[in-house]
Amino acid sequence: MEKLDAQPLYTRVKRALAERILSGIWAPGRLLPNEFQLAEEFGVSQGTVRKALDALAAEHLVERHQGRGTFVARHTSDTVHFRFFQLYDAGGRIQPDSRDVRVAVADPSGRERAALALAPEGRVIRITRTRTHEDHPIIDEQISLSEALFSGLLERETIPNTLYDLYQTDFGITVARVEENLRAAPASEATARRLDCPVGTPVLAIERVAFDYSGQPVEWRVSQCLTDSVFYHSTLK
Amino acid sequence: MEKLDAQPLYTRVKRALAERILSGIWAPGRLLPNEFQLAEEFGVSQGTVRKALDALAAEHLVERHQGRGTFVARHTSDTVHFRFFQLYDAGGRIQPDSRDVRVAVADPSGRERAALALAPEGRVIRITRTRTHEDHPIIDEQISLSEALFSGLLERETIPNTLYDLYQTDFGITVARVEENLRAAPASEATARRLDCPVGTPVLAIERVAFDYSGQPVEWRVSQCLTDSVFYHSTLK
DNA sequence: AAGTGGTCTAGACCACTAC
DNA sequence: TAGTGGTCTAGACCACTTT
Repeated sequence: MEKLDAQPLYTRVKRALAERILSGIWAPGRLLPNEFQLAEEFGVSQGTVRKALDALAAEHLVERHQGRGTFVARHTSDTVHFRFFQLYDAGGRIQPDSRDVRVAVADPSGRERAALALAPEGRVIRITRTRTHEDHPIIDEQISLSEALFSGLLERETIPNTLYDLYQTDFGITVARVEENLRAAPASEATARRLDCPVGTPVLAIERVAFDYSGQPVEWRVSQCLTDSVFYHSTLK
Repeated sequence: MEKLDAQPLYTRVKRALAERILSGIWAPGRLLPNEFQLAEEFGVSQGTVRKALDALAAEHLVERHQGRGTFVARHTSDTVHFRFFQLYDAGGRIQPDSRDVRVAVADPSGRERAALALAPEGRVIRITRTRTHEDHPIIDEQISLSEALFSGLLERETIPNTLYDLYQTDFGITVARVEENLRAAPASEATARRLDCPVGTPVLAIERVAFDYSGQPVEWRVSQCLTDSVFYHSTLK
């Protein structure tokens, strides 16, 4: 390892490993060399490699399994749902279905341009769908993606319920963090039609921006939710 | 250290230290013995003590400062506000003021009894107040506390804006975790009166239960928020 | 039985804070 | 200058998984 970086050794090892993962040299699911092999490669002790790997595991970049090894983290619909989906009913996290899915390309609105940090000539892919829980419509959802990052999405015949594993598998984009802003708002005419409720009904408006590991915004999503039978849950520690 | 507990050494050290802090033997703000002194006391190595202290720091039970030492964590209005308050405006986290504060003792409702896990004969202290931001009422707040835990609160002349540092300082109760459930709802007649808005206006209803380190619920709070100029922010990683 | 990550030790040196 | 936590090493042994 080169020195004089004024940062701890394990930080430099961590960054070197993160680079291999984020660049795709090590693909999701891949087994990493063991701690001693990495220690030898970087010219540090095994304890230093361990600290770097533990930090990467805390950021969900790798998964460690005693007796098996350390693997590049792979997004599955379950793990993503558990990390990033916060709507519950009395029985726990809900798994809504989708209907009336539409996909289209459009020139971005000002908010889309800002949220996705689009280039001046960039266009967006918009996915709109109504999500149902126990056959009742509860979420009116609009998702905006940069066309530059997700070209090819339009040609798909079907859009799965959970998108983030698709982003990783088909587009090489791994969501690392989401920021959500919540407000109460009256249902618009369009939302009321899709949710089969009166115009003006209070809905929970969730604005979400999803970021990849480099901090670049990759998805903007607005969900209008009826909260008669579900609620948004948050734990603060 | 006694053995045969089938748990790692550092876990046992951590629990022993946590017990001293939670029981009050080591009060908030107190300087702990250094790592080598603790290692000698427990008959383990310094590295094991370090791992225990790092885990306690991650749970906000202690604070570590290079060159100064390790201290029992002390709640201040700032740290608590930063950890547990999620309402923002365009400029960042807001710090609402309070008005029309009322404190009273009452027999608990069924929901209060359930949320606070009250004993059959237990009563509650209710604090109601209207919270303002830039002189506009934005939150209609009701807080319920077990009278058994907070006796003496009624005699106070004033109730501060941030309560959790008061809980720790005056009642020995440290909030470790809060769980919040959010819904959109129409403003009730009472809420509309206090927030100076029409009945039925969509408000963000935040139901919060706060827990201490042992997992016991210590506070139940319902906030009805107008979200014209503020929003609830959540980051998921 | 072989290989992996998890725990634990003993000791060295560095970076920061206080006196 | 003394004392603290932070980093790093080298090595031992344990617990778990796979073959």
